[in-house]
Amino acid sequence: MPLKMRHNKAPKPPEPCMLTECMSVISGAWAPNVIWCLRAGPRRFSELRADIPPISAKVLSTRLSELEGRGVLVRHVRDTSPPSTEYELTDLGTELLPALDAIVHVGHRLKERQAERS
Amino acid sequence: MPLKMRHNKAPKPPEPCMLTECMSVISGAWAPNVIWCLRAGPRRFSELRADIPPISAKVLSTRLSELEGRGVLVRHVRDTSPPSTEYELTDLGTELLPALDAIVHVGHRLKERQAERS
DNA sequence: CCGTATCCACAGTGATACTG
DNA sequence: CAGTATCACTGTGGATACGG
Repeated sequence: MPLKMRHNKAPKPPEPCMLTECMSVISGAWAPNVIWCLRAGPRRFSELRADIPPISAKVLSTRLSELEGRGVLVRHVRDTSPPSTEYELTDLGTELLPALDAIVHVGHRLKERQAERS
Repeated sequence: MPLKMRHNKAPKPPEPCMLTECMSVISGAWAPNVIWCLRAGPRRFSELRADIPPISAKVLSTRLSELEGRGVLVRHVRDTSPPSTEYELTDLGTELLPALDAIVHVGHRLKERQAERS
């Protein structure tokens, strides 16, 4: 049986934790990718899997569920003969796109700069 | 390049992996906080520890080292009688600030919206 | 004051297989 | 097609103690 060594838990949530909490809207493996792949409009489960080859069904499912719970995207179930589901960014989810783009842009330039130095 | 290439896994790194790689500039616990705390100018090790109470010395040290390696910040060692070190954002590191701010802003509004629904 | 060293619990991920 | 169930593994972070 696992021995629980409970120590002091942060009694007060200071500002840094607030930032961390807000950043968690894009937390989890492939979360930014999922958001990014929805930038052009609604997309189905299997399409997202194809968009992001390395992702497993389990992780994609988990991530979509989390992002839906956070209000970043919405799920539309179409009750057709072959079951079909569509995921779409909400208005606030869409607002994350420029931010992700900015980070990626800086990331590119950092890599270029590192390549120069080597 | 005389070195042999490895073919163990992913035959070619598709676009989604590129995005993930770029996003990794802000990866690691408290990394966004560290960047954020440097927004107003240089800051010392112990100051950063005080800014972000829950962070441990080990993690702060690791994170600063990683961020320096990525070119996000620079380290200045002052050889004074009490040893002193200052960390400062580079120009590219500074460019991350608006992006972090945007994400945090959306995060806030997502939380507000969730509060309304409950 | 500014870190590094060591240990370890655990969340998170990935692979595989299975179901409605 | 669109997911869940199970399980094994490992990176990461936290605590603590020590060193330059």
